[in-house]
Amino acid sequence: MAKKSKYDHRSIEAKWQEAWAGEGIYTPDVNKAKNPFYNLWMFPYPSAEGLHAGHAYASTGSDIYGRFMRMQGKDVFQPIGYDSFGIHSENYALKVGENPETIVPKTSKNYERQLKSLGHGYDWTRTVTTSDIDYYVWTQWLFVQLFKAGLAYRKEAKVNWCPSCKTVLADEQVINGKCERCSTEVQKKDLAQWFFRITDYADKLLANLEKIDWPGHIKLSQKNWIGKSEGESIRFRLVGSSEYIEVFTTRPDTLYGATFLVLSPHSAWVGKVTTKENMGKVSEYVKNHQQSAINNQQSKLKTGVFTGGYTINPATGEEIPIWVSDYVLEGYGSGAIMGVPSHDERDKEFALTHKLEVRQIVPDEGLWDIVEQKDWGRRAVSFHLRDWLISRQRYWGPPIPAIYCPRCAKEGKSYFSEAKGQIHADQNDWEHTGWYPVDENELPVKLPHIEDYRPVGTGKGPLANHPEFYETVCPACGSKAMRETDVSDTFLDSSWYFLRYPSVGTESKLEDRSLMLDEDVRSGKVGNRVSNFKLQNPDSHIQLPTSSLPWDPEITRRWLPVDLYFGGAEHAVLHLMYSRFMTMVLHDIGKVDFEEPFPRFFAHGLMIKDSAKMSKSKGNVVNPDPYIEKFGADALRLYLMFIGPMDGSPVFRDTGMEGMKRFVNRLWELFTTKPAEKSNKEATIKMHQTINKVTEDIQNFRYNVAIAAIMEYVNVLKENGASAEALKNLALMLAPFAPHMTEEVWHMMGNTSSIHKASWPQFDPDLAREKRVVVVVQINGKLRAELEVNSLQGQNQEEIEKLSKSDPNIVKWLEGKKVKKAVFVPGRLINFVI
RNA sequence: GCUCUCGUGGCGGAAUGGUAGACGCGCAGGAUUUAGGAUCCUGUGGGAGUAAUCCUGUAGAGGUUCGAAUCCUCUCGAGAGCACCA
Repeated sequence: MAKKSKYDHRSIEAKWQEAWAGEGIYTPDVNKAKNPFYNLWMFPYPSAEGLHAGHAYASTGSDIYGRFMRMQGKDVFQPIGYDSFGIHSENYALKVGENPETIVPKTSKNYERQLKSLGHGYDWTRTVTTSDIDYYVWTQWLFVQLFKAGLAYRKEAKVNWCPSCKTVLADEQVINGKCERCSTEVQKKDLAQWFFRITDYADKLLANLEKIDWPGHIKLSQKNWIGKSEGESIRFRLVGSSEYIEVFTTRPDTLYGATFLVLSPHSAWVGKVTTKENMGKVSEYVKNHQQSAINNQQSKLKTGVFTGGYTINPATGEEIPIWVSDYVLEGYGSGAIMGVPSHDERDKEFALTHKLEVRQIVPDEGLWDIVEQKDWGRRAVSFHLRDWLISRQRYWGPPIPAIYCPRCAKEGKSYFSEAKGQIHADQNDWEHTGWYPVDENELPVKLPHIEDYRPVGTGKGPLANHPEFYETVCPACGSKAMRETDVSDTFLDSSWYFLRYPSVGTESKLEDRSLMLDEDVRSGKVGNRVSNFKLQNPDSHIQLPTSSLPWDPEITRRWLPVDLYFGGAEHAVLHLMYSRFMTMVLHDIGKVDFEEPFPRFFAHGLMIKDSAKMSKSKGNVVNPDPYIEKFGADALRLYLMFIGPMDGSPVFRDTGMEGMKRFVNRLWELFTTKPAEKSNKEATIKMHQTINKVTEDIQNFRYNVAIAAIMEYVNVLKENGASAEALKNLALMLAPFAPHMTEEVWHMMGNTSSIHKASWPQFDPDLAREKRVVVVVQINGKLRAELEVNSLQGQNQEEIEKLSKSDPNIVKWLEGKKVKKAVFVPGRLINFVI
């Protein structure tokens, strides 16, 4: 026989990638699909370095599931896009000194090339790029919806400030006191910022965790981050005043032991309770704690200062001193605590340091009710979760679509003084006076092209230096007004992208409009003025009808929520929490009909290289391109899926890659050998066992085990000969893992349509049954012999006992011993207890 | 400090109460080759033995069970998350 040609992955992979795109086999009919399955992978941000092996690993895991579901008869929609707006993209642009605007198209193009070269089945007709104007117009629209619903508010607060990124950060984006992006130590700064009222949804975010199919550890992270504590809010009357300080406690049962009260240095009460004599040292203490970041370390001594003021413990009626200390957090509870040194370690430390009274008491559960009955306080819950700070003092993001009118502010007017919609109950704590959302008809607020896009570090964004951007007119009174010059958090862009995908391309009006804007910008004539001056130009033909939604309601009903979300665990309390919140809000304001965006989520592990997590900052990234070139995408996919469980931490090694290439070559050899005339019995049994195992394993994301089972099957076929049917089913089972080679052999087998639209092989349990089985014989749980019997005999205890006792080995072991008991597991084992 | 997860050959890992180490990498021996590479075959947890076979073994100690890598308790080690949350 002539020497067979080697598998040429380069030409075959390129050929099919082109064919798939031409046939559109990964593009479902979004309007009519009968069995929709929305298979989503967390979209990447297109860094200039391109995809690394960790991305290839994760995206392949998602792709395999999508291909499997397609072969199960589902109309799979598997989209891809780029999270290209935001600080991560901008930081790179700053590093290389190029405007992010010009970098994003280049980097996303490179990503597209890489993702295609891996053979993923994405619907390339519906991509999303968060920095595109026809996307961020809707991100701005979302802000307006939240504003109108009373869920967006502006407030002066002590916020996390990254001195390197020169912007504020949300609590979730501060990791161990450091910036999530650049690991610089975060400072505290007083700034007026926009917040989303995610705390309103704390209870729902927590309760709904019960309803969703997510890995336990991700749910737990969210639960801990929400951090619900149930307790009581107890009122302590100030001595010589009718005012009360409220204190949150989870231990009202220890109220009798409260011998002092402690305020956070930032508490508004400090000024009110401090006596003249103590004012000096108190203000000095407070001043020293203005600058301190997050809060002070636990190990530090508990510093503090007496205010001179006293309050009354409602239970004992005694006057107790009021202190100030930085171990009390301003942002949690009411920023004040009751000090119970006998039952709280921290209070004890504080009391001992400052020689305060420690009173031994017996906790009394009855106090929970007594507090309420005597009106000392009420039941209360407190959360660790804080409102989501969305302002960023940067350039590369959607300008927050809000307008401040000094004249309205002077007159005490705001959007809510005119609005008919409901106003949030706690509106008192916002500083919304003078503020209006940009009218929906006036969106987008175009991010202008500017040269000085570098962050300035003054607490304002670069747009604040551009009057041509921020000068506008008040939507209410028409007088001169100013736009917000901060942009929004990148996590706002990604909090809704999954809603957009299925509807991409369905609103022609929107597309026309964005083309128009791009034209304007490119010509340099109009720039951002298109949106800025629309107010003065009501005839503008590029208005958006108010009835428009960023998603088509019919299509959304068909495809959402997402059937399977595949992504990394690092977003447990970031993207995954924000997206849940956003979806709940959209549900409550009637824009979508579900509360949970991702009822099923799978968290893949992080790839390890040189005993460290693969990341650009560690400098240990592996670019998949040379591996695809040398071994082929199929071999790389198989390798990545085989190295370990999908939720583990796979270690990238070159040697394993070569082994997988060998397997691919062996497969090709098998597929290109003339099939055996007759099917072999053993091979048929193995085939059905393999179908069963691989099907179950893929469903459970146990791809490494599925591939091992396929390898075993291949070994059996090599030994016993492979029939045409055996090869056909082998190709089908391999198709999700090695889409190119299986497509090639599928066509070689005479098929004219794609293997990826073929049906998954059927498992027949009768044909999978072994004719002979091995029954293990144990003595006191130890393996002493094996009996090979036919499967019928294996079910019969009497027969197995009889056979065991005639086995010379067992005879030896049972000699002179009395069998007390025999445990029989049909078809598996018998255990004699002696 | 608290919470959670995990400890299995030289390596990645199978086995989730029933034959520990599937499958692969690596390694060793052999075949083929002028040689190397590639490919194929055989072996491969440790120990004893020519061998059949036996002993031992899933971080360590104890427990439950006819039977434990798997369940329970403690100890040690690694990782992750939260971190003065009242």
